Amino acid sequence: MNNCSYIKNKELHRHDERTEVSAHEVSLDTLFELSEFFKFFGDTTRIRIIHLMLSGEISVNDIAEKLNLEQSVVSHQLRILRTANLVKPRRDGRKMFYSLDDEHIGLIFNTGLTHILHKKGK
Amino acid sequence: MNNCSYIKNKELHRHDERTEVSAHEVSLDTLFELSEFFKFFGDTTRIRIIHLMLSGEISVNDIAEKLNLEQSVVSHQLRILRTANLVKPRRDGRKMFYSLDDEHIGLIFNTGLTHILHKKGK
DNA sequence: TGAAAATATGAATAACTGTTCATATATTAA
DNA sequence: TTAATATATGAACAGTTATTCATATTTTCA
Repeated sequence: MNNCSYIKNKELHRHDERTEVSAHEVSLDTLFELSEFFKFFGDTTRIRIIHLMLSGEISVNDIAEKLNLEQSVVSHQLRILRTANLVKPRRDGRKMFYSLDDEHIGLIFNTGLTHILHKKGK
Repeated sequence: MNNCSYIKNKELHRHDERTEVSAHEVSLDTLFELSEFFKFFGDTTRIRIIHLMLSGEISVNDIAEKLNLEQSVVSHQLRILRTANLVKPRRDGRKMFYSLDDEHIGLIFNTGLTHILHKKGK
């Protein structure tokens, strides 16, 4: 199946139910969206792309070269990140520059990174 | 394929390479582990289980009842979370109680939740 | 010991996901 | 317009994942 299911799922699972037991009153819908959100961070290619963007805007080809990935792989993943509003595009001539769309993205990345490094004992 | 691949992958992808371009000197290995870590949060069932545990220790059957899931679904997911050291088990008679193993888990959950709620404009 | 309760596990399956390859689109420059 | 460059997209495929169902294990209690 193609990558559009990232969006498709979001619609299919949407509903109004709420979790009966919840210390913080988080709706089932919100919990679903939260898991969908974390999915974007749950892939090596996307995490590496996000990591690159922590240093700022970067073009598609530059990502592909620096990460040693095929251009289409990068484009496909950027499409997923763009659709989810995690990154935003800017055109400059025939190049496209992408950057992180939300200040939270870097925060979440670093929170997870802190955990990993802590586990490793560094 | 069975759920053991969560552990299997971790071994297969381990290596010493480092990303050449990196503002924060994060190794390719660490970036891979980071994406594997976020994967645990990228499933509705696991997120709901983690959410329940924010309120403290809980038994397998209580999870299944409160989330309206089959017992084996909960056990399978708990096995994944336990293997990844995200939750820890405690036996009391014939019941097993599970709780979050690391203070970071709640932090990451809430950081993501803040993002989702912010996006929703609440 | 035997039955019941609580949990864990294995195999099978359906659905999802990332990559690959080929090709399309868009922009610039000659 | 044509060629070249940069990026996007679609279809197919292989690998992965969550769930289901059946069964095994562990512990308690009669």
